[in-house]
Amino acid sequence: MKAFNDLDPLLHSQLRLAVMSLLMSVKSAEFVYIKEKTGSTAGNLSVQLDKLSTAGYIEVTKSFKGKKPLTTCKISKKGIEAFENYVTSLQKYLDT
Amino acid sequence: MKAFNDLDPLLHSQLRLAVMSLLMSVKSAEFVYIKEKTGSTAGNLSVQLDKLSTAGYIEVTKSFKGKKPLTTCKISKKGIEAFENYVTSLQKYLDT
DNA sequence: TAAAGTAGTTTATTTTATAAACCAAATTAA
DNA sequence: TTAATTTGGTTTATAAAATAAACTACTTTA
Repeated sequence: MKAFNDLDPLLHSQLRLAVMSLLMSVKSAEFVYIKEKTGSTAGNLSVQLDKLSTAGYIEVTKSFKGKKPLTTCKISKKGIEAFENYVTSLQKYLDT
Repeated sequence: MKAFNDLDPLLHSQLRLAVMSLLMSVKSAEFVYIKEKTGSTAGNLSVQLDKLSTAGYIEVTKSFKGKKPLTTCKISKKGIEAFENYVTSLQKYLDT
């Protein structure tokens, strides 16, 4: 019988899931790029990136592009595993 | 390019999603059955069923089984559509 | 040099999810 | 028989999350 396994609450958030999905498909991505692709506000994105970073799901690097600040994000091994695990769990909810 | 469509917030909740998933695969289900299958507490389930009912995603019928109260739930046409739409949107997050 | 834009962060507010407490009736145990 | 426990829930309170609004620091443009 189908079991409703717990869904990683860190990934079960629209914006964080979008960010992780995006980062799954690229080597790394800049703050502004992620913001545009996900359609989020900067404030919300900043908070959610922090959470993903604190959880060790992504690595965030702060540097400069010319004179402007540049925040670059990259999914970690732990993040990839968490994402894949989340997908597997969620599939059981979706397959009816 | 992949678009991160908005996910129906009513369905993007672990318990409500489990309930809807369950109701997608049966004609109807009783409160206690849903509670057991989803592993939720009665209080939480009661609240979430109310929300799904208020949204018109499920129909809730209150009656009696012998002398005990019996709450029966059934997914509605609107609920089926919402679920299918949610699944479609979410697939785009998951396929990386 | 003043206004507007960029790239964010921080803080406050609203919304959610969840847990705890409660209720009414039925059942079981002393 | 009456006191405790269980059943099937609902209501209320609390904790956690998401989001928006306000702010910072610096840069570019008019």
